[in-house]
Amino acid sequence: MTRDPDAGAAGIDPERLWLSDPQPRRGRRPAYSREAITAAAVALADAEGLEAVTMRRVAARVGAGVMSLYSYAPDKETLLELMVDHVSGELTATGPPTTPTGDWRADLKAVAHLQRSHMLRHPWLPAALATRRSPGPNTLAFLEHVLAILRPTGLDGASKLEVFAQLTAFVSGHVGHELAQAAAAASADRAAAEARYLAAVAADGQHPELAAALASPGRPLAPEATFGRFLGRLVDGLDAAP
Amino acid sequence: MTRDPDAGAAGIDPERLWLSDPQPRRGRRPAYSREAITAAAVALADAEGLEAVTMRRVAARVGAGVMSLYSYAPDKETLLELMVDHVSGELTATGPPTTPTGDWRADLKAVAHLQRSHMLRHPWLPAALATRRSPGPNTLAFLEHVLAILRPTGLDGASKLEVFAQLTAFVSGHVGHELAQAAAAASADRAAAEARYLAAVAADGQHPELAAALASPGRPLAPEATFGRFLGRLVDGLDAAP
DNA sequence: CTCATTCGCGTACGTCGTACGAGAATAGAG
DNA sequence: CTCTATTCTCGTACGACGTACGCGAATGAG
Repeated sequence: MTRDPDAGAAGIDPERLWLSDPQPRRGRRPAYSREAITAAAVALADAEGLEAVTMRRVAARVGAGVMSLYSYAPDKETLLELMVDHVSGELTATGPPTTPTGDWRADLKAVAHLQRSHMLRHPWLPAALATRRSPGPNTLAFLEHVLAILRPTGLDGASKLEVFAQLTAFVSGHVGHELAQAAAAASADRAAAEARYLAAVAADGQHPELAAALASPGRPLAPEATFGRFLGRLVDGLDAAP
Repeated sequence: MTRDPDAGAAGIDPERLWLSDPQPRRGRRPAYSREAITAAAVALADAEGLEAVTMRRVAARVGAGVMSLYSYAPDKETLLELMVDHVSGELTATGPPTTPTGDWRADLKAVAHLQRSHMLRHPWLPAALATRRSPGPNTLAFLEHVLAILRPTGLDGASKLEVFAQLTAFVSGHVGHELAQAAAAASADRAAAEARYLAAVAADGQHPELAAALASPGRPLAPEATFGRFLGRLVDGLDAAP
């Protein structure tokens, strides 16, 4: 029995993952829990980034042996999935603006801003979302809320789901870029090296537009403002005909 | 001399990377080239996905020893950077619509469609772009073209750069999602499992909006159409006041 | 008690990125 | 030519990773 030669096609059965049945009333009692392990992994990712999340380090954090984790999640990819859904609980827990105001554009923008702050709080989320396979219960609860917001649009089901996916992808992309910018600016010499590089390119005569752009920077605007601007353009007119 | 305790803050000096000086006229002649190695890595990624790109497999493909690669790129992350810029050459090589038509919205949309087909041709690009650090020469040539398109907008330099970043992030996010959908649909039982899972959730009574959305799917629309729709909404009105 | 069942996890394997340094190739100096 | 400084190649090795395997401990059912 060899491995599937077509790489990357693996994945987890969402039914087995999320629709659990805690039936075993025999044998040794579990010493840990999926919750605790997931929370430890999230704490690790929050503190040291996604690449710090290794099975060994997560196990150490919960005080378990490494292989014990595999009783709660079949593999690491699944653990990542659990992490994503775990933090997604914050989206509906703190305050699911349970009442769509009727102005769905405003509601949708508010939701996007909520997602943005959520991702800024968990900077590993954009990267983790890129490989996400299926939505867990918390994600579904959040989706439910967004669908309720979209009700007045009269869009069909598939289009509403598409809007949700696009909105998440947009926020994820924006925050990812925002974080990269922030990281580059955090180290002064790094930012200086980048600036020197671009200046050198602009000075080579081959890039007049770049030179012009660098020469008229405009006043620096807060990331939040940029986000709001693009978001507004994306949301307004979302109900236009295909 | 220990490692920087603040993880993830590493990175490559763009000046050393892109502004090379081929000066050594002494010692052994290089047996390979950065170009050849990068091309081999790209071919590997195109054929088997990004996770197949390991130093060992790239080296095997060019017929070199593993450690020889490190004479051409200081580490794997840099090799990824080189790969991204390598394929970005296609964006301006095949046809840099060198003449902005004057209708910058149409031009921008055309550019986005070009990017989309580019990413579909190299499905690993969305993932690789997420960790990209600094633009190489081919990316800069493409940026130059987009800046030329944006000239009529009268936006300031920083805003134009922002538009470029946002547009790329948007396309990347969309294609990433598109590819995930396609992968899920590729295997019939996988798609069926996903559908069964969502149906089960919709039937639990806790998710009325989801149930409604699944009940009125609408006619399935081509990914290209969805892309065009969202793109249109993003591009139109891009010159609105901050 | 006995025993089937379930969980904890030590050990081990294969793969990864890459540090190190010995040996091969080359160009100038004498 | 030889000698030497320089530059490249790459075998070996190390630590860290994900995880398969299987033994021993804990537990509930009979």
